[in-house]
Amino acid sequence: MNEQENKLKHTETSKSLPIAMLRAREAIMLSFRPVLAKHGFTEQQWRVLRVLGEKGPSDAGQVAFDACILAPSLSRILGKLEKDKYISRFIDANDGRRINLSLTTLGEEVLEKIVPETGIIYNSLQKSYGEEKLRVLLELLGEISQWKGR
Amino acid sequence: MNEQENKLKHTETSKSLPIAMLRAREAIMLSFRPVLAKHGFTEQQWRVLRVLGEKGPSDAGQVAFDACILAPSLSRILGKLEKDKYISRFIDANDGRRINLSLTTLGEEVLEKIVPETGIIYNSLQKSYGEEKLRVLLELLGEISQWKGR
DNA sequence: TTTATATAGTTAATATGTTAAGTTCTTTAG
DNA sequence: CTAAAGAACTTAACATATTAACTATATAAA
Repeated sequence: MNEQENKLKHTETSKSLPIAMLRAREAIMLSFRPVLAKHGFTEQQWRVLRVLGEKGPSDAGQVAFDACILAPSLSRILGKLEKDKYISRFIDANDGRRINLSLTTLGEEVLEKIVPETGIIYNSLQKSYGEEKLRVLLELLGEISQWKGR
Repeated sequence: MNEQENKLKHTETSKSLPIAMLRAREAIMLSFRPVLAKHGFTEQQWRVLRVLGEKGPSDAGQVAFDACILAPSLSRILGKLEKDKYISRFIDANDGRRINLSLTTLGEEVLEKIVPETGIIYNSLQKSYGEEKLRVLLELLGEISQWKGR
């Protein structure tokens, strides 16, 4: 590969990491979204429910980080999830700025109902793609996530 | 790992592929977005310009695929890019439904001005992460993109 | 203690994501 | 040739993404 080609490499969309991640993610979400939609949830709402189910009650900042959702988006999502009674939010006793969140019984119920359905899809992916490859991919993505930029 | 743990594995957000890709992508975009913003572009607008620069004039459907943007979003983005004179769009002579797109001279100029700046960032990532790892990651993501779902 | 600064969330404004419906043009069945 | 079906793009409606400004509380400095 000559100098010119190397300089332009990252401009090729097929070799652009952000676009590659977007494409790959989209291929997967194409299967997941209909399942969530059937139950009336968006992927973001679903991430919030899963995070709360996995780590138990947390404050909004923690959920925002875990679900990879920015604070302004989370605020609106929480408003809807609370209105629909999937979660409850209350001010922290020790820090009046902090909002604690937890699943309601209804929230736990839908979580347990939907998880098996998404599990079927994920298992199918794992089967056709390979468990080891999947492990490597998660590892590599995890390292990218650590990048502090420049 | 027992049966119960295995069943819940994909529910752990740290091992969820869609979330892992989201996180990794965000880590990278955190560095890229300010550069694009400095020039007044969003990442989606930038993807459209890059795709047109890389493959030359294309119809809207092709650009939508290449830039990984859904048609409705692309319509709005094209409206803005055209208004700002970065691209031109005209109806295909052989198929009245199809819209052909191409960069204007101004579009080519901004592309050539910004690409080197993003290149610096990408090279930094490549250096700290490793060229070989990056290649493997792109390969694995490419395979995921092929997945037809189930 | 009073002021300054920082933190956690929310609200606002603009852009994009997502699904459904609508338009216009093409192709195909009859 | 004509009506039906399909394709490419646009518009609409609602949800989320992004950045900035704002509110309330908490902590640190003077």
